[in-house]
Amino acid sequence: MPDKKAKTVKPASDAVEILHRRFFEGKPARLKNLEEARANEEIARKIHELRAAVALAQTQLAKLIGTTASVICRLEDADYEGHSLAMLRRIAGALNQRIEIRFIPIRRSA
Amino acid sequence: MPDKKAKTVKPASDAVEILHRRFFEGKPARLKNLEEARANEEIARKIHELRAAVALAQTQLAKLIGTTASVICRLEDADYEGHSLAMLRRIAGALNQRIEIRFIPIRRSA
DNA sequence: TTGAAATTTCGCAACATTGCGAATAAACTG
DNA sequence: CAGTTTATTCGCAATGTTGCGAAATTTCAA
Repeated sequence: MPDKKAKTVKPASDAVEILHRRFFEGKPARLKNLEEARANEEIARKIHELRAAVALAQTQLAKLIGTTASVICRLEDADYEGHSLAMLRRIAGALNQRIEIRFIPIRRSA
Repeated sequence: MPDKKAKTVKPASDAVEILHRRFFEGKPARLKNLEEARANEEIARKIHELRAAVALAQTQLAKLIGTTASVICRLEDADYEGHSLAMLRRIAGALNQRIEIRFIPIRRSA
């Protein structure tokens, strides 16, 4: 490894380390898990609401996307952590919707 | 480097769409695949743009999310069909962003 | 209360995504 | 040009997600 101590220049590696530090210091494991838990819960709720909105039973929605009720039930469980893009798309497709995915900047408040 | 321009894509899009529409008219299954292909392409592009925006090499982003450059490369490949929520979240998290997922009604027919 | 439909939980096989190194190609620097 | 960094491709093991039946629980209407 080349040894650089440049004060004047800012190698890309520095930026990486900074980002890395922000990632792990500014976002403790607990916070991150919390956010993930919330996200999962939100997805579960959206699926449930979507299904409820069209008044389908889990069994019916299951048939629409080619699976079983127990799978739908699992998806609507707020504690389920295995949500996938593939499944969301299948549900959206069956209900004549599409999935939109956006990256949204998080403003780190103080 | 294989064709990976991510600048302007407007010009040819019209003609391409017309051709595809004629070819796939009345064939939902294929249309659906087309939509999926587009969605995948869009995700790949978004990841690439996001990484480019913060001026990170694939290797650097890879380290941020705890993986290798070949994985990032795969994600940025427009033909990759294995995009997952989990990976998108990891990338978003590393870049101080969050993933927003929406179900959006499609108005069919016309 | 009773029965039927709907939902929930569990376990495991099948399938899909990720990890990761190594080799190749391309882009960049001097 | 050679040397360095970056990007791409491939294969396979490891991990994660889905499929699905069966049984337990809840909901609901009669």
